[in-house]
Amino acid sequence: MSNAREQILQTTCTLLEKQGYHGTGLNEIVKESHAPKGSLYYYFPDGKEQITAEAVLQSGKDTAERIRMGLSESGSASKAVSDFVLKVADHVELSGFAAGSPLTTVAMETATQSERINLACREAYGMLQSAFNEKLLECGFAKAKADELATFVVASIEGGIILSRTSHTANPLRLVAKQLKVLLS
Amino acid sequence: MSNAREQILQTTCTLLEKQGYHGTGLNEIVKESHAPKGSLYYYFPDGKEQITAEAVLQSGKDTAERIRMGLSESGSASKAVSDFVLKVADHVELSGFAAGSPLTTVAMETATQSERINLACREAYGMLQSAFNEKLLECGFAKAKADELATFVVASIEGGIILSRTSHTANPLRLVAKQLKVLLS
DNA sequence: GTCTATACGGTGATAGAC
DNA sequence: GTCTATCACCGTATAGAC
Repeated sequence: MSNAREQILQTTCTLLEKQGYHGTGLNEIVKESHAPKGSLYYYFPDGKEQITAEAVLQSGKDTAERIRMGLSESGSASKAVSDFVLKVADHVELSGFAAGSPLTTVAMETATQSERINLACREAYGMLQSAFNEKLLECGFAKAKADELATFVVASIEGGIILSRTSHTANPLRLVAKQLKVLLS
Repeated sequence: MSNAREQILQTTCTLLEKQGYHGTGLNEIVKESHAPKGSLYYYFPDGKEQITAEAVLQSGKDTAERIRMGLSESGSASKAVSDFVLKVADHVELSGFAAGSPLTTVAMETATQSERINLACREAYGMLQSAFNEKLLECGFAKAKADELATFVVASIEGGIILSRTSHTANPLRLVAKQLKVLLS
């Protein structure tokens, strides 16, 4: 895969993360990614919708990978999940509360506006849930229980990100870490 | 307060709920609210930022009120919160997953972009947390514990809304209701 | 208070040269 | 593959009549 194409996707992820779909312009993406402007519609003939959908999928894949990495560091599901959420808290804090999940905003903005992007978001969230799910299964949770808990874990992390970004404090996310630790133990 | 002004705010709430800040235009607000276009900048001299900030506050106030209403129907905090979340699930489902919280999207979009709107979102979330907090205190939770739980309740509801809107199923929210019921009992 | 008209920048997108 | 020029459109915001 070409370098310019990859650069565009990565930059789009970053911009979506802090500005959302409607807040991010193609010109901005080109400028920020230092990619040749002419190549935008060459690599992404379907325009903004395609770029966003692919960026969302990319981001889902990357995040799921990071979750798996993080979770493998601890044996118990309880500590593993909690530690991961604390890492997210650090990330959000270090970015000056500009970052969070690239999915959250985009998912909300496009849920009923673009089917293509919506499907990408759905798939991306599925990847995150699967990553948590696997860990829970490994740790002995029954299948149905693991499914439910994985969904709840993702939900409360997303909510924690929202509250932390809004309040400009990592406290809500750290609190989510604490509650999930209790819940999973 | 004038009728046009109120109409504009209410319409803005609805549009923000499904489209977010950058996805909602002033022309759209005027058209949808059937308010005289000329009065937009008469009532809101600071433009879009002011309209949004006021709509967010309005929405926070209304939602907090609805939370209090809902919570007062049941005695135990556990059942009260759970029932409220189930109502939210119905609301999201009935709207065809177009609606959710007017705050979520706006809060994420503007966290580091508009101080005025960010402060409004912060205050609005504070109102929601307070509503839950009061109920928890009434039900005998210690102050520190009630604070933590209220934050976690709001976070997981917000996350549930995101997942439900994205997946076009009310399941995530219903699952949040179930988990919170256990957590608070 | 409300209306119409308009300024002006930025948006996504396309065409055609190279 | 990439560049430049250009398109039509929509965004917010303002001016001035009534």
